Amino acid sequence: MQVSTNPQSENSLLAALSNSAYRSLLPNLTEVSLPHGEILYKPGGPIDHVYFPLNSLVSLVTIMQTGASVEVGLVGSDGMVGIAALMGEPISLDQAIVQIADGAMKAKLSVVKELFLRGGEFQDLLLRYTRAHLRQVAQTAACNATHSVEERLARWLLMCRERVHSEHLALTQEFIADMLGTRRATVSTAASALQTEGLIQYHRGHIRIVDQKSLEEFACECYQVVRSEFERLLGPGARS
Amino acid sequence: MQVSTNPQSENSLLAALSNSAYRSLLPNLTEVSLPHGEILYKPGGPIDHVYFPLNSLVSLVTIMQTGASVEVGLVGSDGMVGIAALMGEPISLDQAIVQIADGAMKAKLSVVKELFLRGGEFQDLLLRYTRAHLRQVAQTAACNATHSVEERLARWLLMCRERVHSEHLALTQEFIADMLGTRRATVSTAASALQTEGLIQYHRGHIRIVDQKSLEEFACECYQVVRSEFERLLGPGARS
DNA sequence: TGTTGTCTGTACGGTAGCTGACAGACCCAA
DNA sequence: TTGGGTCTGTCAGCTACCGTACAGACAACA
Repeated sequence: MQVSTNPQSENSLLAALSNSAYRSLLPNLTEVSLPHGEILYKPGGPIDHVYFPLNSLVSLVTIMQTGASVEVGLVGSDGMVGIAALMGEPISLDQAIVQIADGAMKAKLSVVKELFLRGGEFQDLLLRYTRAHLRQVAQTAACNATHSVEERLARWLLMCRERVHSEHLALTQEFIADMLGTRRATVSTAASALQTEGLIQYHRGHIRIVDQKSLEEFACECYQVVRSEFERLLGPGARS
Repeated sequence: MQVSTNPQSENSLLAALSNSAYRSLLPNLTEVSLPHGEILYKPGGPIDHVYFPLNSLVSLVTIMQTGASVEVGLVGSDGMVGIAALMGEPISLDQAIVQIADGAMKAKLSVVKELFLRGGEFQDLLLRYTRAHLRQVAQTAACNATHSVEERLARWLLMCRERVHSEHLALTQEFIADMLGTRRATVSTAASALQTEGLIQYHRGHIRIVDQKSLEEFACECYQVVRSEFERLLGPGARS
């Protein structure tokens, strides 16, 4: 059982650290503001810093040769952007783009990597997060192969909501289409259907989830699967 | 530069270990034979052992509520089955099923985990493999969202070929359909198209790749992307 | 107040893949 | 040789989504 953690941080990973681990990391953290659309890593570009989002939301996007793009990861206050750089070369194959603007704690990769390689509590925490992230990506792969755009949209909105702690999301259909790997026109009809059902309301780049529960029922199972995996690995009482 | 490795092992990870690391692992390894269709981990079941395939091939499959199944990972002589168990609870959400029968080196999870937690060379190697695996899963997610079944079939056959070191693959269309998350009838037409183009030959559960190069050109980019990521992270000269 | 850019609704033909089903071809065992 | 099980080809109707396009609605700014 973890006793002295840091409930003061809005980022779950930072909050889960013991006071001593948090103190050793704190001097290396800078609070920054992430504006919508900012590219943190380019495909093939270097990873110099990692980010612990507060109420911001960052998408990891794979960009295909044709220019098509598909989201393969979603990082909010529950995680860290740049986890892959701890496991090999500090180069990102995905694009990391800020989806919803807000603050984040930024740290030099070298510092975090050194702390990680020391083992112990911090390593255990980041490995657990890696595994939860891996489940999210795997579930996305399966979801993309079998579920409809409507289901996937519902799921995706729920994931965003959970990570930014707000029913209000500033997102255009164009952007969402890029994340789901589909056409804007398809998102338009899917979103319209959800609105007609009374699950969401939206208007020119602003979406509001009005019936969370029904939206969960409408969405595919993938939302709950990923959610419970995060809870199992990183929730209260999870740490060894 | 790594000097004293073990070219004698047919598994890349084991072969990449230094002699001393290999020696400390060896007494804990048992060579086993993996028959086609054997389930190594059930969804939600425990992970007690890990496996280093020799020329066998193991698929990690996510099974949906509807019963539909989709492959989210493919492990052959280039990797280890059970990597997720090093990063949290020893429970698998995916099914691990033997796709192509052959040998594998089997080890108790507890032994491998202890060695992993010691840090150093072994940890570095497995973290690099984790990252390469993560790339494979992410690329699969993007691929499933955007590429046609024909392209994905070509890609998948190439990945199998590479991992078992043989142009001959014992696979039925039914099985392939489960891996791609599509219908058997769809696989039938796709495979038929590839055969007509002279890229493959098949007959009742036996597929032979007859024109590797053209098949690579036909397949989507995802094959090369994953391939070069494995090489970058685990190929010769990659280790720090 | 008007202009411009952004966001959204919707329409069209076209196609890949689903759903379900059946029949033929092959293999193995009796 | 024969029968049953497995693997594959194919068909017909259907749906989701693509690809592309255009127009209307709104917001911001001059």
